Amino acid sequence: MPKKVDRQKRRTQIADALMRVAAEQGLEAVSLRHVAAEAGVSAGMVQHYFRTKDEMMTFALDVVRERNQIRVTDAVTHLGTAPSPRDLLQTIIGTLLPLDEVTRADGRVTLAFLAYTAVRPPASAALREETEQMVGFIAGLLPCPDPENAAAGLLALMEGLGVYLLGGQYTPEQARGILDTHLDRLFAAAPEHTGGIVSARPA
Amino acid sequence: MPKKVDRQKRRTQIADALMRVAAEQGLEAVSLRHVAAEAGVSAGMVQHYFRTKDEMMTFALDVVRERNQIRVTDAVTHLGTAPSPRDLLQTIIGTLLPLDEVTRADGRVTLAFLAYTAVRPPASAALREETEQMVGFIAGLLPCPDPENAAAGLLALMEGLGVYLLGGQYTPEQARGILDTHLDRLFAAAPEHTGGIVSARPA
DNA sequence: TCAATGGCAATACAGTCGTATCGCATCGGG
DNA sequence: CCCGATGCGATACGACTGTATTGCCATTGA
Repeated sequence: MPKKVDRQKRRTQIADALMRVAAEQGLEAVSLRHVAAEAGVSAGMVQHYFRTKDEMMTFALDVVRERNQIRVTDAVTHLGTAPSPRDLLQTIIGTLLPLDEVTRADGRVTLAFLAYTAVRPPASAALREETEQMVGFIAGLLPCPDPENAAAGLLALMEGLGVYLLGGQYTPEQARGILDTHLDRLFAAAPEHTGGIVSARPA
Repeated sequence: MPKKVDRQKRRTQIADALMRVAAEQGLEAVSLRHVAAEAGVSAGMVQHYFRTKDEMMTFALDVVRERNQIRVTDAVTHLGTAPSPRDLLQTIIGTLLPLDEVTRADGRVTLAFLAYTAVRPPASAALREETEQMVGFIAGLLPCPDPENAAAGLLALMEGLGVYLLGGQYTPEQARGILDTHLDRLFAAAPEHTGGIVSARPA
């Protein structure tokens, strides 16, 4: 066997180029040749590492998800030991929101893939699982009654903030303020234990 | 002058076909020929009514926005006179959420356009204005301190619920429950006047 | 050293894209 | 009546798409 190259690494490089193109010009500008040019390689090479465009797309989608996961765990570990649930949530969500230009680029890619998977149901299975995990994790941090409900709501709020941040409807300061207020509400509902004084109807 | 046709009507028909294509196969499947076929007209005719594809896209985008506006005002007027703010909000948001197959199709189109405008900043100006209006309107219905903040949060929550509904992460029942709980929190904060018992920090 | 195999580039191909242009009806005002 | 503007279909064109195929080069095991 001749030369051995790190196949996975090359594929990731190409996926990175794809994400750059998608972030700047949208997913419909993603073609083999564009991605190859952005990656600084030949079109034939892209074809060599991904037999089909769909394979490349799926791989890139996985990379995006993986990156987000890593971002979250990184943020959590950097937070030190035993942070308060409130700080933990604020950090995690702050990490996931497109608040600076770097995360905005990622956000645009994620949004593009969101629209992409919306018309390709099979591709969204992993997304569903990821959300489910996230809801479970966040629910464990919330002192509200029906923490699953509150967790899902918090996640939805985050997603919506992300969308509006990308669209320029909200400023980063606004988004942070909204998130703060919401967390205040969630944690004020039951400061000590899981039994609230508000919300007579649990669901 | 010969034959006079209702230009606006024809354009709307074509835009409808575009939205059907976008809802089923995504925005990248939208081409003059596809749209023409879906509309049951010749490709030349589409070209006759929209000199460029971008013009067609922009028009369709406006139609989508307009439809949503109409849907809201319709729902509001059907609600009778002097509804409670809470019912009003529930109805409006319930109308905007992709809860059944019809509104899901619209949601997919909206999501596609969201990603579309995310990489075309000039096209999102109208979106910004629409959101601003909406925030102002909703803020007037909320009894919280800092109603603008709460309104923006509610809107973001709605958007996020929409995204997760489309992705299949949340079921319609879940989404309704989350919305309910959130409204409970917002209205429980100050049952009578604009001064809450929870949330010590207004912003 | 040499055959062979994997890495990669180049090209070919059929199809679709957006746009421009032509051609022909059809109907209204002079 | 008929001239010309308008509605609309058909076709042409160059650019670009994803995929398949071909062939060279470098490296490596025998």
